[in-house]
Amino acid sequence: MADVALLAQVSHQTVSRVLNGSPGIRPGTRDRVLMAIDELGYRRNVAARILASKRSGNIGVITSGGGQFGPTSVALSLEAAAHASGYSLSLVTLSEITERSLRAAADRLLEQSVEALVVIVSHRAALPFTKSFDVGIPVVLVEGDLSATPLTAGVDQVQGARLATRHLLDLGHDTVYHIAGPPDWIEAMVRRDAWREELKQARRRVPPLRWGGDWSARSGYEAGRVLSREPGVTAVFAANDQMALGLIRALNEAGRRVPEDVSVVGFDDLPESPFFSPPLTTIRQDFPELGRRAMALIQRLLKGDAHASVPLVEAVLIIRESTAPPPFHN
Amino acid sequence: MADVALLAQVSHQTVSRVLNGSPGIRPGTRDRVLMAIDELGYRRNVAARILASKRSGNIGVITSGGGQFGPTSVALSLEAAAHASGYSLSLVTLSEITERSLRAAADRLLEQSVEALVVIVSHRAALPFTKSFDVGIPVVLVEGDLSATPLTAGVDQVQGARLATRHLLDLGHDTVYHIAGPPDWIEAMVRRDAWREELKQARRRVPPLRWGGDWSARSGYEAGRVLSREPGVTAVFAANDQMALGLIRALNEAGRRVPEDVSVVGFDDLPESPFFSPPLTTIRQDFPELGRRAMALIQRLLKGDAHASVPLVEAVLIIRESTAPPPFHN
DNA sequence: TCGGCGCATGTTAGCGCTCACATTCGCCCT
DNA sequence: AGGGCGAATGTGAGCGCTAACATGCGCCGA
Repeated sequence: MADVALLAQVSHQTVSRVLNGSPGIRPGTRDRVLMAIDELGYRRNVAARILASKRSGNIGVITSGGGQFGPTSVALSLEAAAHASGYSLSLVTLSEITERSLRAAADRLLEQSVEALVVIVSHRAALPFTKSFDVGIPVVLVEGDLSATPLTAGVDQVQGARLATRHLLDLGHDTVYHIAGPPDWIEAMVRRDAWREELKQARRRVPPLRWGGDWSARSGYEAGRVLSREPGVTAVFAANDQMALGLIRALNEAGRRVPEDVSVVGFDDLPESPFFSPPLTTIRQDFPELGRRAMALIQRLLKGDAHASVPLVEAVLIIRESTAPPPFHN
Repeated sequence: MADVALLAQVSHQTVSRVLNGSPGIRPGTRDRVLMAIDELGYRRNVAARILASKRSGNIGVITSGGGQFGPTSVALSLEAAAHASGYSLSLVTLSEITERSLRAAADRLLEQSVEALVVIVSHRAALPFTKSFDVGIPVVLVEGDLSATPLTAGVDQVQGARLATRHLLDLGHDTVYHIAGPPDWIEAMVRRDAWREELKQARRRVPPLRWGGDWSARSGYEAGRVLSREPGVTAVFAANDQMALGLIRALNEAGRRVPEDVSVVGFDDLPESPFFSPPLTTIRQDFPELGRRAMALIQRLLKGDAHASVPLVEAVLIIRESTAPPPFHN
C-alpha cells in the first residue's frame, strides 16, 4: 500500500480511502490511485484490514457433511446472498453430528473472527448448543427447531406434512403410512408428529411407524421392502424424496404399481423428482429462499435489531403422478 | 493474549508458544497458561496471526453454483481433507461461468490470503484462466482439462465413456446413441469424443448428436422426447445420471421400456441411481477421492514440490438393470 | 483584501500476533 | 567450585491496514 501511495503521490491513507470508497476524494486523485494500484497489481491484505478494523466481513457456516440436498442448496444460496451483501463465507462441515463437534466447529469459526454464525444442522444435537451458546455474535439456525429461538429461517414443516397427508386422505385413502427420517433430526420428528396429528384429526387409524430411515434412497428402499409385504397399504408419505424413490423401487420389485396400487408422496421436491417414474407428488421446500432469508436475518441482527425474525417459508404441495385414488375406491 | 500472559505469569510469547505447540515448554508452565486461557475464555485472533506470520492456513475454493452433485461432493470432501490437515476453506460460488467472474472470484480469494486455490469448474471458461493465471500461489484444478496442467485431480473421463460405450456394444447393440452435456463443459466434450472414438474403433455408425443438454434431468427428458421418436434407437449413453433419469422418463412416456426396448447408461453413479426404475447402469466417479487427492496435491505443492501430480482416478462401470441385449438380437 | 469555514489530504498510533534475537536459569563436567 | 552449555522464557519490532485527529488549501462573504 505504501508503494501505491508513493507511485500515486498521495498518502497511504488516501489509498485506503479510495479502496473503501470513502466520499470526498477528488476524482483526479482517485484516478491516480486507481492507476497506481493497477500498475502495481496491488491487492489489499484482508488480514490487516480485519485486524485494524475489527470487522471481518466473514460469516461462518456450519453444515452437516454428506452432501444432502437441502443443507447444500441452502449453503450455496447463502453464499450468493452473502456475496451480494459484501460478505464472504467460511465453511465448516461436520463429520459427525454431536454437540462436541458442533462446538469445535463453532470455535474454529469464531477464531476466524466471523461476524455471525449460520448453523444448517437440523439435528437434535444442535439444540442445546444453540440455546445455551452465548458466543457474542449472532447465531442463526436454518432448518432448526422452530421453537428454540426466533433466529431461525425455515420452511413450515408442519404445514408441509399435513398437506401431504391430507392430499392422500382427500384422494380417498383410508389412512396414510409414513416412512420417517432419523429420529434425532428435528425435521423428521416434526413431520412425523404433523402426519400423526393430521390423521388423528381426520379420525383415522394411525399405522405403526418404523424408524431407521436416514434420508437416503437406500433406507427408503429398505423400509419399502418391509412395507410392501404388508397388505392394506395404499398410501405412503415418505419423509423426503430420496426415500420416496427407494420406496417406489421396492414397491415395484414387489409387484405393486405406483400410483395404481399404492400412492406415494415425498418431501423436498428435488430437481429430479419430476422425472422419477412416475413423476413424484411432493412437498416443495424453497431452499434458496432459506439462504436469502438467513442472510437478511443476519444483516438485521448485525445492525442491532436484536430480536429480528422472519416468517416461515410456506411449503407447497406439488401434485404429479405418484398419487391416485386407492385401488378399490368407489 | 496479554491478559492470559499476565494471569499465567509468563510473557505473551510463552502463551503464543503454548498455543502453537512449540517444543521446549515446561509442563508446569504449559498448564498454567492453559488454565489461564480457559479461565479467560481466550480465543486467539486469526487475523493478527495471519498478518504476523504470513500464513493463513486457508485454502480457497471456487466452484460453480447450482448445486451439482459432482462439484458439491468434491468441495465437501475437500473440506474434510483440509480440516484434517489443519487448513480451513473459503468458498466462492460462481453465479455465471465466465472468465471474468472466475477472475473476480480468484481475486476475492487472493485478498483473503489463501495459500492455494482449488478450482472445481470443468468449464471451458476456466481454461485460459488457469493456464495464464500466475497468481503466485498453487492452483489446482479438479475435474478440469486434463491436458492443461499437471496440477489436476480428475477421473479418467475417456476410459469411463469408452467403458460405457463398449458395454452397450458388447451386449449386442449395433450402435450407441449419446446425449451429451453442454458443449462448453470440458468433461462433456471429452466424454463425447471418447464415445465417438470407441464407436469408430468398433467400426460402427456414429449416430447424429444433439447438444443442448445442461446436465439436468429436464434436459435429458427433452433429448429423450426427440430420441424416442426416432426408430432404431436401442442403446443410449447419457452424459450423466440426471440426464439418464430424464431420458428414461421420456422413453417410458413414449411407450418404450428400459431395458427391454432401449438400454441406458449414465455417468456419475449418484447415491440414488441404484433406486431408479430400473436401477441405472452407470459409470462411477469417486468424487470424495478427488477431494482428497486435490488436498494431497496442494500439500505437496506447498512444500515446494513444484510439479507434483496425481494419477487420474479410475472410472468404474457399475452394471445394474437399465441395460440388456437389444430387442431382436439373435 | 482578509478572516474563516469546509473540503481534501496527511500524520500518528495502534489492532494482536509471530519472528528473531536476547536473556536467564539450572545443571553438568572438570 | 566455577565455567559453560542448553533448555526455558522474555523483549522489541513490525506485519499492513484503519480510526481519529491534525493540517493545509481554496474560496466565500463582508
